[in-house]
Amino acid sequence: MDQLLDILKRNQLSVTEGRKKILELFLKSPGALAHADIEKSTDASFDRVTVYRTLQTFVEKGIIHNIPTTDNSILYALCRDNCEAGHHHDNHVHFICDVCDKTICLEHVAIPEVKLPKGFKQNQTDVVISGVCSECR
Amino acid sequence: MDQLLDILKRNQLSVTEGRKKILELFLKSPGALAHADIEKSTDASFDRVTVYRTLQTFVEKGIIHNIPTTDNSILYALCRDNCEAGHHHDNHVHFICDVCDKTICLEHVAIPEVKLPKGFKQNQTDVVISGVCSECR
DNA sequence: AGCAAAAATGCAATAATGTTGCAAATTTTA
DNA sequence: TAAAATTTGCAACATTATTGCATTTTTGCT
Repeated sequence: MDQLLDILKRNQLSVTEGRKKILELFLKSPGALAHADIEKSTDASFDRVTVYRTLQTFVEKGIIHNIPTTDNSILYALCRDNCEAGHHHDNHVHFICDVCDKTICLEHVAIPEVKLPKGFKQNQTDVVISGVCSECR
Repeated sequence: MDQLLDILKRNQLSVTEGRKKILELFLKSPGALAHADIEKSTDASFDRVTVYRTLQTFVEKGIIHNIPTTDNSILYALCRDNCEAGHHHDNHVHFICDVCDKTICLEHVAIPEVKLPKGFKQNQTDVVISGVCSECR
């Protein structure tokens, strides 16, 4: 069965052209995507607003998560594995290349334990490393 | 001697009302600040543009650094210790409280070592943890 | 398949955020 | 203190994000 349909149905979402196309984009792309990337790639076939709303919906359902960045851009990436809404969306490290500017999910680099001071409750941990990626060095 | 003047002079910056006021704000505040926070706290005594440019200058000089966040906001925090422009700006963990929405620099929580795959060169590492802070629990 | 209800989309308007050029004001340098 | 250099504020503009509502599409049911 189609993977796209599967994901959408599993999350009780109506199956629409926009959602299929955007979800497909995430499945195909290796790294993280910015809103702008998505608009470009979908070739202006959807309204900006639809893209915003679709991304928002996907985040709420836990299909994608957003990645912290140092500039003011929002990056989205697929939640691989068994990622549930409201849970840790992420247990891998993100890498931002200073040269090509791409964000890469380092799927196999686990986030280390961090001990917080007394009184702090830990929910989600994001690790973002910048430097030069293996392509650009 | 005045700490503000000292910092500005050391970085070869003209001493102006705006820079003094904004720098003072950073010295006084325990956590990180967003652009909006600064505009509010300075009581609209400066133009938006001035705030933007001042922050930009401070980042370039390595007086402050920006912190990655999951939403689309940029947070700035003072570089404590001996922080040079173009270097690691940061060796501590940042905490964002889901309740009060404040960002806190956990000065005494060191960033753990992360081993990257072959070919990746590490420059700066940011760790952002969200959850509930000690005030809000 | 066909129909009603529910959900999603597109459009328009609006808000929020960030940038640029340039003249006036302030700060530095000598 | 005067000239040079820097910074500021204003205005205009660009980009990015949000909201309401009518129209279209999708779903669930018979």
